[in-house]
Amino acid sequence: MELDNRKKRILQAIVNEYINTIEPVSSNSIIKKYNLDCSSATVRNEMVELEKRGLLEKTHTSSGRVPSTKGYRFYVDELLNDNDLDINEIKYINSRLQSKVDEMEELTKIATNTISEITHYTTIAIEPNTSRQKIEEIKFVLLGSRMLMAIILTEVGTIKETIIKFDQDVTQEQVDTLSIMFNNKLKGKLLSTINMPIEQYIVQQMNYRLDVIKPIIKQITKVLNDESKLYLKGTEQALDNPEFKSNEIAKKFLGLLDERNLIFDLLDSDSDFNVYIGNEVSGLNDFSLITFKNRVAGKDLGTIGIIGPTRMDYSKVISVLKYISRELNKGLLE
Amino acid sequence: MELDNRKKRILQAIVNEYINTIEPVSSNSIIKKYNLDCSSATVRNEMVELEKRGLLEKTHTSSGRVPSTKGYRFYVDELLNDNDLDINEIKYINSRLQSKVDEMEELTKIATNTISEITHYTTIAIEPNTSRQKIEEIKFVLLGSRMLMAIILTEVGTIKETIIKFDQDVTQEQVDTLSIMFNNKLKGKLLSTINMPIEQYIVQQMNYRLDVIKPIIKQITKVLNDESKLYLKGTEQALDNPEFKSNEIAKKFLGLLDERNLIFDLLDSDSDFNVYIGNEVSGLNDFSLITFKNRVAGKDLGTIGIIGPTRMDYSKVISVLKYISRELNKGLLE
DNA sequence: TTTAGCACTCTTGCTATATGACTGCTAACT
DNA sequence: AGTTAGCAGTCATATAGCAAGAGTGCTAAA
Repeated sequence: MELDNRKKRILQAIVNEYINTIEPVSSNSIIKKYNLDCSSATVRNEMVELEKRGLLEKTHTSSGRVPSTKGYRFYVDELLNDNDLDINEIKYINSRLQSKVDEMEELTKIATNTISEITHYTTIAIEPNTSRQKIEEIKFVLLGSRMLMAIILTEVGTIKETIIKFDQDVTQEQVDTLSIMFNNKLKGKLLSTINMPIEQYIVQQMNYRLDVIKPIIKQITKVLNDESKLYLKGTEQALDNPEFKSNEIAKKFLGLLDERNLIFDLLDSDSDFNVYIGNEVSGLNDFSLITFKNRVAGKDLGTIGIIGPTRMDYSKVISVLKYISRELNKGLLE
Repeated sequence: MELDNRKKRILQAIVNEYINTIEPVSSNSIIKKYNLDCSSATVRNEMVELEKRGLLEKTHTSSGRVPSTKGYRFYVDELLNDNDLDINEIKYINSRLQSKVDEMEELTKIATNTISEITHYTTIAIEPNTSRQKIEEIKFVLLGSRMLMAIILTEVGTIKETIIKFDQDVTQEQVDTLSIMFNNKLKGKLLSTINMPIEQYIVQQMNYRLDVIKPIIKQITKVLNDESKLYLKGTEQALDNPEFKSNEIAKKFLGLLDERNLIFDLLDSDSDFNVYIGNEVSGLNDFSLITFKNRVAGKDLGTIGIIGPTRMDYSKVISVLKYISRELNKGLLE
């Protein structure tokens, strides 16, 4: 979509103003504030034009204008200032990210919390999708006589473990054999490889009892297909945003957070950076989701996403995300 | 507190009525409905008496009565019907509890979900407090050259595991030695025993390098002191309850759920069954919490709690809890 | 192409008023 | 003595009407 310069400035002014005030924006209110150098009548004429193109909407005949989804989209793609951080915010972020941590997970939590604190929106972190990772090794540890712990190490260093229970006693020799079998077959393979065909292979090759193999495969596939762990921060805080004064919308929001599948699908994308605005995605409705790959010193730690109302402060949020993303990837840990 | 029969009936009527309508209860509205066999004037006279004793409150001079915390307490202790389930509810609960499950945890989740569905309140399950359990065995598994997984088995069969990272390589021999050391020292001890003194003991006894022991102890104590895992269901559903029309109260509620410490403290009690009503407990404010020990076939799986507004339907909730608790303990798994 | 001016629309806040739901009290009744 | 009818008084709630104000769209002039 092509817009002349003045239209762009007016659209930008309206989105900014609406984000700050959450009230329909009138032609008069923005001319001085955004130095538009024309009269309110001119702004009004431009507004009808912008409305015709679907970038603005009205709540009633004599009301001011509100950005439409398409309007936000244009704003995010073309008009955004993605360096909208003041010195105090930068200082705060830095101080938080420099906390001493033992594990990467800790750092992810800190980043998530920090984002939620600065933006006042709900922030979600998920681990990388394991099924795309390759298996480095599987270890089996006998616990008592009828329980086995399987520990799966991937090439990127993720560790998954699960407990397997048997109806009958299992010996250490059996476990050793199992270990050799599984590792022979699975080393270097994708985690998603672990499924039923292996069962047959092992039974064939080793003439091993099916009732021992079955629970192992079952449990391992279960763990791998489990939803990734999820860390969520700022639900309560999000309710401070004025759109949640209506209990209806608050419920919708909590429903969205509960409905994990949609969020997982959206977060689990390959691209580094994504903005989903309102009804662009069915199910997201009145909310927007911004995601970025959580990479610390080059290592993929999953994805972090921020959910807020469609009228969220995109400039601020995207600025915060880009800054934090960059800082994390610099490798503060090293 | 002693109350004559009629006062009891009137209090019961008021609590029931208020729970159902969430509106101040007038003298006139209950006489026919609860067959009180007297006039509204008489009921009014009794009401002033009940108010004097602190069991009822008024919202303004000419309003109906609302139960006070003390009123709810009396109701719960003396007037409650704890067998308030209809045949369909019982059928539904049974069908849910008879689901096939591989693990006890699964059953806890099902029970939690079922409670939330039937009562429409938020339900929380926590695992038993591990620090009171005795250690059966500790296993160490070397993962790569600088990582160790410690697996702690307790006498009741709980399994906790944690990953320990080192700055330098660790050999299998070292791990074997560690294993012997830790098991010698800790077998049969309470999990809470694992803390700093052991560090000194091991260094002394085995002349073992402190920089190897330290991270192990640190990580193990961390895992043991970690909040127990928590399973929470029905937050969104809870917001259906009319008191949450006010966004203020909804925020308070979500704040309460976020403030895990209070809930953990209340859930982590020794008694089988507890009812905490509103401001009886500081911090609980406008909400009530009902807890019961989650025992499946005699085995302690932690505690389950239901949180709702003070005017929650105690009869229903307590009936559901008692029934489910009894069914679980019967040992459906066997 | 821009802008001043004006009629028209719609929201918002305020006030006044009527209505109805309670209670508490008094006096009569059983 | 306990119970009840009746009534005055209190308070919340709903409604209507009105005035003010904020915006827009349109027209005509600059």
